Amino acid sequence: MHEQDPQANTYNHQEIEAKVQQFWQDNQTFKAVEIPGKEKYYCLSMFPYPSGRLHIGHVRNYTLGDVISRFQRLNGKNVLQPMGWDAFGLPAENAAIKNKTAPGKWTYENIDYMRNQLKSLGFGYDWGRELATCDKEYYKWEQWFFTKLYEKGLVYKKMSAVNWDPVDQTVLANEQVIDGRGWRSGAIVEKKEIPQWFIKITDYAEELLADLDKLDDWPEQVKTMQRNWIGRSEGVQMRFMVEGDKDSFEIYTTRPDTVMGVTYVAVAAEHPLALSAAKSNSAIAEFIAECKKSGTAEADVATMEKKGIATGLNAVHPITGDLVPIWIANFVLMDYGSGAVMSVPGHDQRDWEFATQYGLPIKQVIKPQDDSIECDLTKAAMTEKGTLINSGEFDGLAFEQAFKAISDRLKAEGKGDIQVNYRLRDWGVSRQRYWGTPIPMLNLQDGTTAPVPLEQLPVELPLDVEMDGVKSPIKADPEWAKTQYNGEDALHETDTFDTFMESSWYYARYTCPDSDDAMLDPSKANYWLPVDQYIGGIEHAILHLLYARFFHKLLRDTGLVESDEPFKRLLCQGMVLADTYYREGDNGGQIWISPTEVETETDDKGRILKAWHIEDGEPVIPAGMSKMSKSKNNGIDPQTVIDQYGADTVRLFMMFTSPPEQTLEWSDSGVEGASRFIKRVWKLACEYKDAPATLDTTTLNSAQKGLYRELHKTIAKVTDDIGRRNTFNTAIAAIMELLNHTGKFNAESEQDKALVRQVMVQVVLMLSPIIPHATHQLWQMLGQTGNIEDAQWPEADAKAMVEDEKLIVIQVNGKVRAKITVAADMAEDDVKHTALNEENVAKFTEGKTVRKVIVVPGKLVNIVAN
RNA sequence: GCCCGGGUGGUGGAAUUGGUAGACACAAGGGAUUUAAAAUCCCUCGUUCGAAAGGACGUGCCGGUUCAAGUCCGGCCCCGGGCACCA
Repeated sequence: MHEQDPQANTYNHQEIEAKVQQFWQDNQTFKAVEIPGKEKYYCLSMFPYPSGRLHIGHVRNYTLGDVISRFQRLNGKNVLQPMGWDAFGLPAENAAIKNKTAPGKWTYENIDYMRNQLKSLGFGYDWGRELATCDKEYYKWEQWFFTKLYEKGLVYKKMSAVNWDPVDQTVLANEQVIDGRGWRSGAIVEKKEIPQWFIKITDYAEELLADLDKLDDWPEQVKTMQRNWIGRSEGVQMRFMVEGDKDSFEIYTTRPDTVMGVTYVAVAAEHPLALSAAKSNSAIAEFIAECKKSGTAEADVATMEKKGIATGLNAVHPITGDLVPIWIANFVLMDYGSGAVMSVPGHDQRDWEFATQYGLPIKQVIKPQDDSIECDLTKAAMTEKGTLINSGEFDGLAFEQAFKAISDRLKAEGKGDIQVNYRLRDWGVSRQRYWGTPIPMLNLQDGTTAPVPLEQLPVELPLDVEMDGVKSPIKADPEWAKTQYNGEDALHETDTFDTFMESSWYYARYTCPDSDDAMLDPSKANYWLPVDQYIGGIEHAILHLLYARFFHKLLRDTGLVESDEPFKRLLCQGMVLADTYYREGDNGGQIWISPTEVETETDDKGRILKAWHIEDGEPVIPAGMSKMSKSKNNGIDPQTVIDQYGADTVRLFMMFTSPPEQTLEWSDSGVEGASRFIKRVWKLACEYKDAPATLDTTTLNSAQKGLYRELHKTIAKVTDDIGRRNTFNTAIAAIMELLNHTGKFNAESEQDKALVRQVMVQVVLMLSPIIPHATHQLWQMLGQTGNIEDAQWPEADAKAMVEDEKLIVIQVNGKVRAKITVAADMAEDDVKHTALNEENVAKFTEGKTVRKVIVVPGKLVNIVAN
């Protein structure tokens, strides 16, 4: 490694990368150890689902993490960068069925393959901390934690809807429901209520919302999405009585000021009132059955045609005592709030549409604040807040006053009160699938449930199973569930956890992956946590990141960690998109075809005119660009590019091609340019490796000073771009510019050569987080002491960056008319004067009066003349 | 439908706090070198008028604020992500 290769002047990526990777492994370069007193830096990239092969999105994610890790290490931090596998999940079951193998075997084989791919990309992971969530040593502690939450009263069981395939007699994931039909059977999917376990995330809603304000280094976009998701609102909960009955039902509204405009109420199809009405009315029973024929996804519910049926019952208005009809509506959700809503068609657009459709009365009770707001209730609802009218004693009140007066009145009469509500719902964690963590609960003979005691954990998932595509193997085998509890027969729960459970605490387990007597070792967990930099796809902005934040607070309240939040700084990389194409299957399902197998013909604007399969030439249907995924079969495999150009080129290209937050539409043109750049760096460094090692910066001539200034300006920019802005593309562009200037610098004297050598040393160092293999080798070649991984990041010299001259842009009425170069310290009046005397400027001010001259020091002069 | 983003040359992108639109690359075209090719090096490269100097137009569309707008404000169009069982 340290002696010089006689053929060192040619860049041979295979040889270099293999050698340097071996060096890292032999020297355990990236093994992380707690060092008290040394500033730690925990850099984490979201772990992958082991789908088989890495795709471009993974390469982007892990290169980002590795660049940041290596940069922080050069800046003197004690860096931890681990890697593992989000190994449970649906695709393993599908692959198992397709390939007639077991999900576990398929998963572990994929892990082995993908681990090698990651190693070949040269990521600086501490592989000693690797974990897979399907290892029983891992999920054992998740099961234990769930039983703790159960003991704390944070876990409960309730009936909840799933997608039911009536032909296959199986529960479907939302992804498996396509246009309302089961993806395999083609049968129309129905909603079915089954008992499921829930964790009370709503108990933490307020804290999850409030603590977003502490996350200064999270993207505003993500915090906004989480705030909206939690959806805190202040409103009024009120009770309506059913006419001639002792029955009553609750509704919640954020617009109590409109209560006098209620002309009907609507309940969900699963609401007890609806069910009892159905008993004596077959039309209602039919309507409810019809409502079941839809998926459970919110998008489906929100976009479906709004339908309803009258129950024939009336409700008593809580203030006026008037009777209003009770309707059943398909858009009211049983899972939201109380499953019933008050309807104010005059001031809510959805209620207005429903009322218009079914001929229900529309009543105006709010007058707009001013005339600019249109209010014609024959055309649309008026949803702005305003002044109350037609509201009896409440007439003339504004929103706030009306809110208070009406809620006070309801409270005084015991019919309602102010209430804070959240859109956030409790987390349903039960899945009726095999490849997941078995839920550690027991069904006892007396019909009650109990958590599995710690000494019986883990509840192990059998690995040697056969998948039939319909029933989970642990549900199909009646023996599996049988166990004992307190000397009596009991049955294990056969549902498994939502895989978001595993990904909600893995970041903590990495700090002590071998802990076998506790979920976490607090001394280690509290040294490394919180994660300093978390990196992953924006598609996880809500669910995964919210669940992980929730879990961290649960861990804290169980005494396992001290911090309130798991991730201090967050970088959300944009998705890598690729084209999608499909063909219709026999039963209406879609068969997705990889874009690598499709050829297209486009018009001059790049729109696809025709698309066909390369092999059979038959047409395929283009379905736009979307996130690379297993299910759409549009993942692009980076392996061929890695093989051809090497890891450094792929890493450089990924970082150069776009800023990390931006969506990236994959195309591989440009890889060539990245490769060329590395070769140029290599060549130039080799040329100057024997130049004098020391440089006297006090005796530089003007050309040398120029290059030296360029170097330090580049150091300043690259440091800021990587450390603060995370804009790796512009950092690389700055280094490219420096290299272009260096290449053109005519190095003749020994001092010239010493300068170029020093520039190259710094270029190599600045590039080392991005292209670590080539730079490791060049560092040695340039005769630097120690390994580049342990070097110190360069510091920009402010004195060297001072410029003697400035380029000033001269505008007349905002249009550029000249550019002048002036001494940096020229007085403002002189700059103005020089600007006005410029020939082209004079031409455009001729015959006009100069009204104003705006000077932006060191940059621009704008002359306003007319 | 709701929430969150994005739209700049042939292409990826740059312009960090309202101050030169197109840095840095890719592709393309031309040239040098070569028996030839690859590689390398040099030049051109938003549209348009012009011999040139220089001018006009130009950041999805329409309108506004400003000495000055890719950037701010209002209204649209299109594309992508999320919507609780893909991960």
